[in-house]
Amino acid sequence: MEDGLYTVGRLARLAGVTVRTLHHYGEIGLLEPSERSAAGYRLYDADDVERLTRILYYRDLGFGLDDVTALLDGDTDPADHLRDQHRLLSEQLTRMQGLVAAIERELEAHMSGIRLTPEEQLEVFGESWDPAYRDEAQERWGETPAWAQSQERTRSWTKEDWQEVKERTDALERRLVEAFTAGVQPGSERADALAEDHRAELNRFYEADHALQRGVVTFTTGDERFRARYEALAPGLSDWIRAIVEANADRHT
Amino acid sequence: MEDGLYTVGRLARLAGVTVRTLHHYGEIGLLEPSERSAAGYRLYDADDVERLTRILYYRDLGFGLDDVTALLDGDTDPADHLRDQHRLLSEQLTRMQGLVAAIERELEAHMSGIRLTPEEQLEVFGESWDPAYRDEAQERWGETPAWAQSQERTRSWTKEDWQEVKERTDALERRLVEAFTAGVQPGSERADALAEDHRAELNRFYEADHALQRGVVTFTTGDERFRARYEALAPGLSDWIRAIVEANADRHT
DNA sequence: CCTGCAGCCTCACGCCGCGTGAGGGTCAAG
DNA sequence: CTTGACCCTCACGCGGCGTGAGGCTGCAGG
Repeated sequence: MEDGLYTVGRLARLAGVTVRTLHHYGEIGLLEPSERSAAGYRLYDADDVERLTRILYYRDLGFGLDDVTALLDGDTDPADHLRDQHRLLSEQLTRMQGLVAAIERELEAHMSGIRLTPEEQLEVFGESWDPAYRDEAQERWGETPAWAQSQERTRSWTKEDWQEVKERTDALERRLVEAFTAGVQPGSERADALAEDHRAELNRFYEADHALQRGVVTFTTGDERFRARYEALAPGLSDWIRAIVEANADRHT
Repeated sequence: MEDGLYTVGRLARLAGVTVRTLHHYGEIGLLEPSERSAAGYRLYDADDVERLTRILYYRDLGFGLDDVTALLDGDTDPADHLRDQHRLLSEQLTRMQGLVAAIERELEAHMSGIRLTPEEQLEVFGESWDPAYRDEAQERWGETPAWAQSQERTRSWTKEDWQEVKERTDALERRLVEAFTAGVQPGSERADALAEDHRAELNRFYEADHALQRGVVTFTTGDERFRARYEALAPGLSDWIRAIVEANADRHT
């Protein structure tokens, strides 16, 4: 074989592409070998090698092969091509940044144990649901065994599971309001039963003994937003809930 | 048609996809209609609609349809999928940022009239080449006819053309140094000839009369970096070049 | 010369996620 | 019945190759 000429395999190795790629470039007229041996072997000369270098350069900039042909053989200003490509890639970049951010948010949701899309969360919990609650709770309780338990248990909950949780919590709230407005006293049989129901709800998330329940209630009734929410249901409800939980806890410790 | 069931077109419009897409999802088993009418029409129920919402959500996060199937029907933790996808997209993002930067550099090179890749520029001009020179020149001369001419002429120059320019410029510099160190006086026949050679080199870029040449030399010899470069060749060379150019210009104006 | 191995040839289907018709049946309203 | 919107299956195409199959070529060694 003549010196200075490359067979397809040799050129492929030199340029870091496959034989198939060179075949393909020949087929579409992008890079045709300057010669063929008597056996039909493709033979590429130095100019071919130079051209392939340019082809790969532009290809690697993201241009389609049609565009590479136009760049090398067309009479339009390459700067036009480059500007178009820049705009196209910039848009893709922006889109991809959005995707990465979306996945990060989704990963966060999974880490926090809720497998619902934001739309689903809104659907289940309504407008009052604020993801910030969970962030705060994690910040406060994140190192506790209870938190870990909660994460483990809610991991596999579906939308329906969460729907059920909400319904039970709503029902409990209604019963609490009812008893409160009926004048039920902390420490009474009925009050204690409600406090136990409240603890049972917590137990869906983690093992809650009376001491832990007391801690949780102290926290929620001391929090401005939780208080505001309970007070909206019935003025004084917040403190009353705390009182019945504490009275019941006293009886069990 | 029964209420609560969707035909393919209706669902496609609702979900913002094409009929073909739904056909395709049926073919690959990703979303099969729960029913078919007597005429063979696809009929999708509410669960199908729900499933399509999830499919599109993950598809839009960049997952391939195989992966979407695994996410919806597999038993692995979706968080694993999300982490894989996050890594993959992050890598693509990094690569794309590199591409955008490369195109911007290439655009810069084109705006400055040099059609060489950065590698080629380094090869031709060596380590002393600083693209900032051209930026400054453009800032100073960019509104002049000479600059426009220069851009027009150099537009189609190849690597070989630039190589030749550099060689001729180097040769001229060597002759200038030689004459200067030999004590050739400004205004002499030999000095004038060299000044004309200098102007001929400028003429490769634009029409340079003696007045313009005087202006250019005034600029270059007044510039710290140009001076330093000439002084490194021979102390006093910078002022001497200015003197021979001015003497020659005086003779021609 | 034969054999074996590396390299080459053309042909051709496949990938991924659809886009785009062709040819023809279905449904409902006028 | 006609008409127009909607539906069906079939199938080729897109971009840039990957991956064989079947067979020829070149060269070194026995």
